[in-house]
Amino acid sequence: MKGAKPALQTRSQQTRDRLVAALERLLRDKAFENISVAEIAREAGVSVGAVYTRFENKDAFIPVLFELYKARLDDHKSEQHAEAQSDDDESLRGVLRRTLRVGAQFMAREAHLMRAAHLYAHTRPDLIGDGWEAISEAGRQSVGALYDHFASEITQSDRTIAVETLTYFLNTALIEAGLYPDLGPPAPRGLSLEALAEELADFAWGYLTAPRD
Amino acid sequence: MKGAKPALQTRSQQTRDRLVAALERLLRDKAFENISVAEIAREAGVSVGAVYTRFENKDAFIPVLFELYKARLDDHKSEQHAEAQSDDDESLRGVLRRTLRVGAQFMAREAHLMRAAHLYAHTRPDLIGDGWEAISEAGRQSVGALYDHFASEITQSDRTIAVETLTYFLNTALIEAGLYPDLGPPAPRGLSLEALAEELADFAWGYLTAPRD
Amino acid sequence: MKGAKPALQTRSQQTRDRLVAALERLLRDKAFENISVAEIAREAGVSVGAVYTRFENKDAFIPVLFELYKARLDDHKSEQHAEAQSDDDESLRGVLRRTLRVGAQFMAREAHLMRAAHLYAHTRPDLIGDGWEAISEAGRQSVGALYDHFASEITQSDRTIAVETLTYFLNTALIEAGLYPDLGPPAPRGLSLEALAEELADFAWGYLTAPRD
Amino acid sequence: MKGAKPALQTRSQQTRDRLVAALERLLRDKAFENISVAEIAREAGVSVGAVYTRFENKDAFIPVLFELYKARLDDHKSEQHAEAQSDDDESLRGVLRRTLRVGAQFMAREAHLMRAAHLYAHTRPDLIGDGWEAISEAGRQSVGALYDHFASEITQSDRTIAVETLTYFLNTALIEAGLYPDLGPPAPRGLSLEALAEELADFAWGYLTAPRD
DNA sequence: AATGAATGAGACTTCATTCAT
DNA sequence: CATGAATGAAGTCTCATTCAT
Repeated sequence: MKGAKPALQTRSQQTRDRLVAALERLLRDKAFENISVAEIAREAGVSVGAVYTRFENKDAFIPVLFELYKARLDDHKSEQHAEAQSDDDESLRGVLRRTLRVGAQFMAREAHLMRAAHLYAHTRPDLIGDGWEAISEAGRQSVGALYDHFASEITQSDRTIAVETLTYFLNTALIEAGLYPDLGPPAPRGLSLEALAEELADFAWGYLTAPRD
Repeated sequence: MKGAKPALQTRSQQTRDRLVAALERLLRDKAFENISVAEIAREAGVSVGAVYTRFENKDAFIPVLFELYKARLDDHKSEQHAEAQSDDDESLRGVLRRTLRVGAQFMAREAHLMRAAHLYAHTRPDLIGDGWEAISEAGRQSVGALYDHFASEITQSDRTIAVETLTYFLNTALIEAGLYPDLGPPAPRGLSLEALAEELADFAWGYLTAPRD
Repeated sequence: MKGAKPALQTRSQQTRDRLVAALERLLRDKAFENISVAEIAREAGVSVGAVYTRFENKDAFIPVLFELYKARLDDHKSEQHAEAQSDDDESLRGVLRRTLRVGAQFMAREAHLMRAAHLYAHTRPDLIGDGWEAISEAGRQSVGALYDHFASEITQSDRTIAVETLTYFLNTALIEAGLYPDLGPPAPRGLSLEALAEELADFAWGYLTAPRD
Repeated sequence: MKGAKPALQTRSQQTRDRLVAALERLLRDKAFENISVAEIAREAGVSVGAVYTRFENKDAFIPVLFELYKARLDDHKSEQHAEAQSDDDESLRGVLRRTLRVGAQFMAREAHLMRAAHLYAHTRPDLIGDGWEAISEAGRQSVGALYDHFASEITQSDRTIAVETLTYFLNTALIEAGLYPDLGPPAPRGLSLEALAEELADFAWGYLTAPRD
């Protein structure tokens, strides 16, 4: 965790938590660049100086946000698991639909964090390190498992390509619609995010099961 | 074109063009917010004041960038048309593949403009006006025509939903991979942008032609 | 007239007149410092460059405004003369009242010019030259004549002091109330400018005719 | 006090005092609009940023100047009181003379503050609030008391009008001569400010005691 | 002469960061 | 450690003036 300073005392840890919570609150309203350090401090109810005893500089918040994002993602996975009736008697199409549906819910809830995580993963990869890669790899694993579980049903025979493409699809399909809800095109007209999610699930299903020649 | 001032003289048109060209050049390296007005002026070889003779303020560049983006998009469509062998003897799958392939090329070339257009369409819709909506609508039209042309082949029977979803998909499928080339996940590993494009075409094809019960 | 360039052609004279008229119009709304050269040009319907062929720089407008003010003052004097029934059969008190009453009317009408003339007479005496002095001297002459005409009635025996003080009084008594109508204290409450003028006339009358010991 | 920020530390109070003192010094030489924030900071020996730690923006200095002016005015009143031999055995004429004399001294000393206070009371009433009104009201009270104390001597029978007019007169009579010392007409020639003050006192005295018919 | 685009100094303001208390 | 005042670089924008057409 670059730039974040170790918290040796309980009080420090409290300050740190307050700051992160404050920042997360502010992120729902505006982008990180438009939030000043003073603003974060005020929202957290601490002084500006206190920020710099916990964080080397403003950029040091970014990895923390990323961690937070990852934590929420883990919570999300448990949730997804919970919704699954039983891993075995579910169809491929059902799993895909559930995956995208729950993904849509996650986005609606954590859009502010995803926005930040996405943006900085792209623009400041130095700050994120390989955290992004770890998330991706986990995704690949899951998708690989899915592929293997439904291998008999799947017509797409190159496993590597299928896994890679499907992972990409599941990770990105809803970004535009989810991250900027009610904000203009290319958001689909007349479809709720959930409805869109279900349709997109069929994209993946069609891809995996289309008859090949 | 909000905030852009009329250019009555040849010279002023030149200055304007230089400024826009300079900005476009700079956008390949960094985001609009991180480019100062002085920087644009320097790159264009004019004074800071000259910027404000042509543009009401810094924000007034944004609609212009959007126009530029639209113009490039039009060029792109001609190109796509040119690549089509003959509209009639092409399969649905072929059309989808070509569409995504050419889209990928476009993105690779105009990523800097798309980045800006996307970002500000989301964060400053007031500056873009309904330009975005126009682009989307044109997309819907094309997709609608495609649907009708291949109606017999398509199993997805709700035309409205199909068109809406497919439009969304075509507009966004490549954004992550295309806008931030070589920048971290969720970019697929081991697949070129073009290869990814071809695979994603099969997502759309699978969706449209999957056997229904 | 410092800084004003000679107008050799009819067209130039026209341009000049338009500029001055435009400036006078703008002065009713805001102070000279807050009016840009471009604004004057626009209001006059000429180009910025044209301003600089008629005026050496922005400051060169000030003497012209002053001239305009003097011209209006002359008009005012004729008016005052016209209102006098007949110079001879009027009482001292009547003359003073009329003087202040007409002065108040003048101010209500030409406040914008007086504001400018006053301000720059104070802050930029270099630009006004001795124009102010000329106005004052004319005032002294009139007041001197008044003193002589009503000498028998006047108890204030030092003519020099009386003339100097009365001139000062007549020139300044209404400035605060007149130049910034309806703008806060020290404007008197409940008295119209005209009513105040009449009362102040009695200040002068009392001064001149008070019984001395 | 609009725009002024609370000073929680001794140091910040010091900075604030330095800034105000610096501004007051600069005001003796030029008008507020012609003094830049950087100039104030330099004169005060602090950084530009420090100005904005104490004041929301440049305009926020104006109410402070006004407060300063009011404070000086209070000092002045004590002074006036001190100069009074004994409130009872003084004549009306004597009180008026003393009032104007001490007023003239005050102006000579605090002209720079009065200039600013006057100017902004007129042009930016929003910044001054009702501070000006308070000053005026205090003036009315004093003048009212004066009227009542010398009621038997005064021939001007409408108390309201007399008080209102006299207040206006006392507040403005010396402004022109006092605020812009040695600056051009309409300043009286050959009379010192103090001499002028004494004469003007007789204007008021004549007004109040002139025989009525 | 007129036009209006170009110039560039300078104004106000913000804000990440440092540091005395 | 916490506080919040101080720092100063950098950003956006204005505007009197110049100058090519």
